[in-house]
Amino acid sequence: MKSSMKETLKKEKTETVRTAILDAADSIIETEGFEKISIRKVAGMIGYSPGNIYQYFSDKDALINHTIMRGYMRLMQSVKKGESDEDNIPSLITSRFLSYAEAVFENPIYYKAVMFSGKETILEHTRILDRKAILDRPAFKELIESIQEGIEKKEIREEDPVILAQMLWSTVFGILTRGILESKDEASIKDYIKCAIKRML
Amino acid sequence: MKSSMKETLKKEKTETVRTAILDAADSIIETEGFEKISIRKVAGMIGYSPGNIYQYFSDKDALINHTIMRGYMRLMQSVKKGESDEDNIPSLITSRFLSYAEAVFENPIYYKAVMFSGKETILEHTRILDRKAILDRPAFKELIESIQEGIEKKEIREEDPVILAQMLWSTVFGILTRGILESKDEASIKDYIKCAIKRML
Amino acid sequence: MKSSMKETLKKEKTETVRTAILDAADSIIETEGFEKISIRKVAGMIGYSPGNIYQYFSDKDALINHTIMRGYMRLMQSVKKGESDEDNIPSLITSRFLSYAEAVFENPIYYKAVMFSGKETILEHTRILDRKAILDRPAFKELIESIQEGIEKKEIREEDPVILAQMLWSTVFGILTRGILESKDEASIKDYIKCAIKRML
Amino acid sequence: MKSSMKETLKKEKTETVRTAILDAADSIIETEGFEKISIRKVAGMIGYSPGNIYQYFSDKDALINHTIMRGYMRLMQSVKKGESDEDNIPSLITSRFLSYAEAVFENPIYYKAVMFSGKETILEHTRILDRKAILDRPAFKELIESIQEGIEKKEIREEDPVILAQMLWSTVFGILTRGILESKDEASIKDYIKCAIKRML
DNA sequence: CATGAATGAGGATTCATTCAT
DNA sequence: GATGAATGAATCCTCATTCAT
Repeated sequence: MKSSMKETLKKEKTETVRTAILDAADSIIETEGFEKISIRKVAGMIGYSPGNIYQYFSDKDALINHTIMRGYMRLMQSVKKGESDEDNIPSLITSRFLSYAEAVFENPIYYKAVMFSGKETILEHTRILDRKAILDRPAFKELIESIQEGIEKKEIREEDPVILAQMLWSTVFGILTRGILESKDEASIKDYIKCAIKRML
Repeated sequence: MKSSMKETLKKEKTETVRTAILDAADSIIETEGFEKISIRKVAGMIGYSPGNIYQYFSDKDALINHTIMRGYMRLMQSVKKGESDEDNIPSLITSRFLSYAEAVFENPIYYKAVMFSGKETILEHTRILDRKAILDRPAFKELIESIQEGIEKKEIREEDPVILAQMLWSTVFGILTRGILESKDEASIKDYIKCAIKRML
Repeated sequence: MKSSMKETLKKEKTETVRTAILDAADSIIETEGFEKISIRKVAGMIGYSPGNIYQYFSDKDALINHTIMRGYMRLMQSVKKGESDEDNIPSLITSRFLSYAEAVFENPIYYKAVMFSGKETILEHTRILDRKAILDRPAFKELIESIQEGIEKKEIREEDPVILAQMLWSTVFGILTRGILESKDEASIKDYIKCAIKRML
Repeated sequence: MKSSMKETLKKEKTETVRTAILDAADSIIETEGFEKISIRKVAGMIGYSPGNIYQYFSDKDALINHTIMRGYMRLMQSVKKGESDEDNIPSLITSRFLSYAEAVFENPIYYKAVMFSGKETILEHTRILDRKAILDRPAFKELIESIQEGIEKKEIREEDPVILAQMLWSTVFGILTRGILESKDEASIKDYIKCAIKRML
């Protein structure tokens, strides 16, 4: 009993420190950019010695991957919030992508980092054009189902729903990415997205 | 006469070395990735001392920009080859984008490098969502004109031609980028592009 | 108990290394001159890797400033020794400056380094012609008081004591500096100082 | 005849280039500071290649020495202008030193460079405390003669004229040097000099 | 006289990582 | 768990100088 409590406490502390480390990495990313992360800076920021970071992350790479993934998760969570109840399917799909866009504009750096990454660990979560991979992801599954429904209701022009879903994601990805890189404002990007989806459905 | 020949030879030699440097940079980009270019490595590769690189490029940045731009030019040149004479506008546009895609798949790394870059020097050539900027670029102007014509001929649904052009580019950019990142094969990417353009026009 | 001892030991070791670094810097200054200090050389001298120096000094500048200031402190400490009890004020002042001169001749290089430096960090300690700054420095305050007393006792010709103090310091500085630069011997320099002070008071 | 004319022309051109080089060095000194002179920068400034500088100066050191000496000469020449006809010797001496001070404040960087230099080539012209050396220099000889005259006329207190001259120079050197290093304004420095000379004579 | 390429050394700094303590 | 010293390699860049042309 006692020892398990101890263990629990230990784990909690460990988790706290890990979080602190990731937070520090975050703040570096936001102020200095992504490739400027360094173990030393992270350590300094939380008042730890460089060596000690290796107690929590095996590697600089591990640390970076975790940071990116956390950012990705945050992004995904803020997407969910934007549930809406539109009466027709195209509006529903559009509103979901817009809510996604909003989330992206809250964390553009992470979006870039995640979506531009070619690392296998991250690609697992970001593949769009892989038929098998996307069926495991809830957001994609929902989209595909909506499309199916839309096609049945004749609100969407005929198409393989999976492929249409992939094209929509790619298009939105394309617009968002260009928007971020070219420093466009959120409003106009959302207009492009709305328009593109409308024409595509 | 003689001296002018000499000068020419000199210039040629200089150009040869510059090319060698850029080639070395290229090969680093291809094997290790973009941000791993270093003056030392480049110099080492062509058997020069690091300092000497500065005789040919003022800066690491200059070197990188040149490398990227050279890749971009190569890409653009291979696009031109794909001229075609389709009978209707949508087919014409599609065939042009497909020829673009082919060129991209010959130099995927540069496409990524160029299109993911946030550097102002490069953005000048890559902006999609900036109304003013794109009107300076021939490829864009042609596309816009084609769209206009297509709309007049009722082959394309009504839309602001500039915006439609932007959406097309963004979409194709999105598909190509995901295709490259996710290591998809050229054929299937071209299918996505065909399909996406068809639905969008 | 044990751990505090350990800590003490560690700190001592750290201090030892810092000292070694400063000593190395010193020796470079003495053999090659002031501006020839380099992190690499210092590190090489004590058998360390260059990077490790940054564990002890944040900067090349920091290292140099510390080196200079250590020399300055050494100089100042050797001055204090020369306390004397002369019966009249001019003699007292002269004897103090002579003791100062002796100290300078023990560390001429540092005197030059310190007194020729335009760095703000160092100027803080070396300003002569700044009314406010000098009132913070004990040596100056003592001199000014002595002058005041001397004037009251008619042993010194009337003058603003602060200005007279500044002129004395500047004069002595001038003679010492020229003496060092021109490699004159201590004795003759002291003669010049004695004579100059006598005429000035 | 012809060949001698050619030679003359050649020499003139050579001299022009040398001057251009020195001018470039000057401008670097003034904008970036003394130790930032580099052959490359100088060459670039006058549109020559680095290697070509060695046609005109054997060495970087030679170039620097020449630059310094030219600055020194300029300084000395602007001193001469300040001839004045005061009625008593102390005023005459003071006015000469003040005119010297004015010249120094026109070229503080050179004054510093020249007067802080320990190089033998330069010391030849700057020694103050060497009895033999100074008797070769006109400025010093004039001063000594004036002092002699002043002492005879009882306008100056008894002293070995050479030593008094040396003390005056050292004092003025000290005040000027501190003034430059501490960024004091010309007016107040001149006040100090006036005052110091008055008390010393 | 002039060029400009080339070297080789050196400049400061930063970093991931290891390891004894 | 945590420290901080240490390494060794890497980063970009600058420079004086030489030398074939």
